[in-house]
Amino acid sequence: MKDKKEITREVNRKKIIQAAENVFANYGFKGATTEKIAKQAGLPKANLHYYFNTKTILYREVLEGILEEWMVAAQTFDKYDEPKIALTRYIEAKMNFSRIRADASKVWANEVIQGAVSVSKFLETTLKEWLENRVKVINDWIAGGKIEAVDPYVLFYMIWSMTQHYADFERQIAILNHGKHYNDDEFQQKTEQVVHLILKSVGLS
Amino acid sequence: MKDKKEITREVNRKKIIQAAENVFANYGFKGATTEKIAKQAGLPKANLHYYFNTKTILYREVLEGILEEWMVAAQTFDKYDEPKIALTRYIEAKMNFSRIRADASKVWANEVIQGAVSVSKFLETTLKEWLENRVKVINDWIAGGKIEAVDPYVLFYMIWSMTQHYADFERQIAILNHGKHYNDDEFQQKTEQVVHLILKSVGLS
DNA sequence: GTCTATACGTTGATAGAC
DNA sequence: GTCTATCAACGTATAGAC
Repeated sequence: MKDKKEITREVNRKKIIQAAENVFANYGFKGATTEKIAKQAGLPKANLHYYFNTKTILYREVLEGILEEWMVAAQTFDKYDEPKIALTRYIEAKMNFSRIRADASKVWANEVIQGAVSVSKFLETTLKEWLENRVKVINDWIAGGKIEAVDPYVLFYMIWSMTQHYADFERQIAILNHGKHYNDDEFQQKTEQVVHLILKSVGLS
Repeated sequence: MKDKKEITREVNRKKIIQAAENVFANYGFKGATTEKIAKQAGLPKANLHYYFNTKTILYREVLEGILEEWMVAAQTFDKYDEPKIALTRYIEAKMNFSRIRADASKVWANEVIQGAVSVSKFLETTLKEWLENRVKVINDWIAGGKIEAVDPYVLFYMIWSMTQHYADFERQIAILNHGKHYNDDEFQQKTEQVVHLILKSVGLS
């Protein structure tokens, strides 16, 4: 049973982390000020430092949350045996993530572009392991004649870059789309196109 | 005829801009300090401010140089009538840009992710115009039965995101590649794969 | 737990001698 | 044009009253 203080604590931490993710996404680590984050979370700056001693710690916690969600989306790939279905569901999950968690994607992109200092451990261990195993799956598909012979790494980078582009470069995309962000219908159509192009590139559909 | 001072001026400006591009790429606009840039350019901070009054002005000039180069690479698309050749050469040019101008690509990515405040004019005018005209070309190819019916915007975003990924996410790619950056041969192979996958996705090759 | 006031380090920018 | 010394502004973090 949680007491009142504990609930307050969790609520405030969550508010701060959400605000932080948005500010980090739009200003980068250095450009994000604890003042901006606190204001957006609706509390004084000193309060933020009460919950998260340093800005760096807060940043790390934001990143950790994103990693967890990333791995959840990644599990979609393993839920189906048929290449066409597995790829389709995975791409859809990634596109959905770009749609509803654009800030998370941007924080991640900023971090990796600037050298991945805070997430290199994750990349070296969890992500590398995940990728190596899925590369084997792709190679099995190829050996079984189920998809065309392609470089599995290039295939995954294709999926990641194409889907994440709709989050990270959403501002550019909006400008090129009469200045308006895609609505749900438009985004659905783009998702179908992305799925179609990738499937086709490996000889499916 | 240029005198000595004028030459010194140009040389120093170029040194500063090159250093600035590298520092902006790796630290973002806010994270980049004029001190770091000056040190990397091999001169005192005060000197940097003599050539570029403010950090913002320096940043703008770095961006402008990148835009110009971006447009040069874009011209490759127009040099060939045959879809297969035009797309191949354009993708190769973009991959080459990612290879030799990774910092430029990263500065651009950082800028767009964080709202494209300093390049919105370029996106709204030059880039939008360029894209609209090439979309027409793609639609002509489709109408002429030369390539599969695809959403031209999704096709261009595919080309941009896939190729730029090899610059912007090079750190992640290196980690996933035994911790080593691609050498020239490897990069060449990846380029061929990227070309192949994109061509195949529109029914070519 | 909350919040105001403040200390302290960092950084963009300039003054002024050479 | 170059460079050392310096300053003002800003931003992280904390002290200490409530």
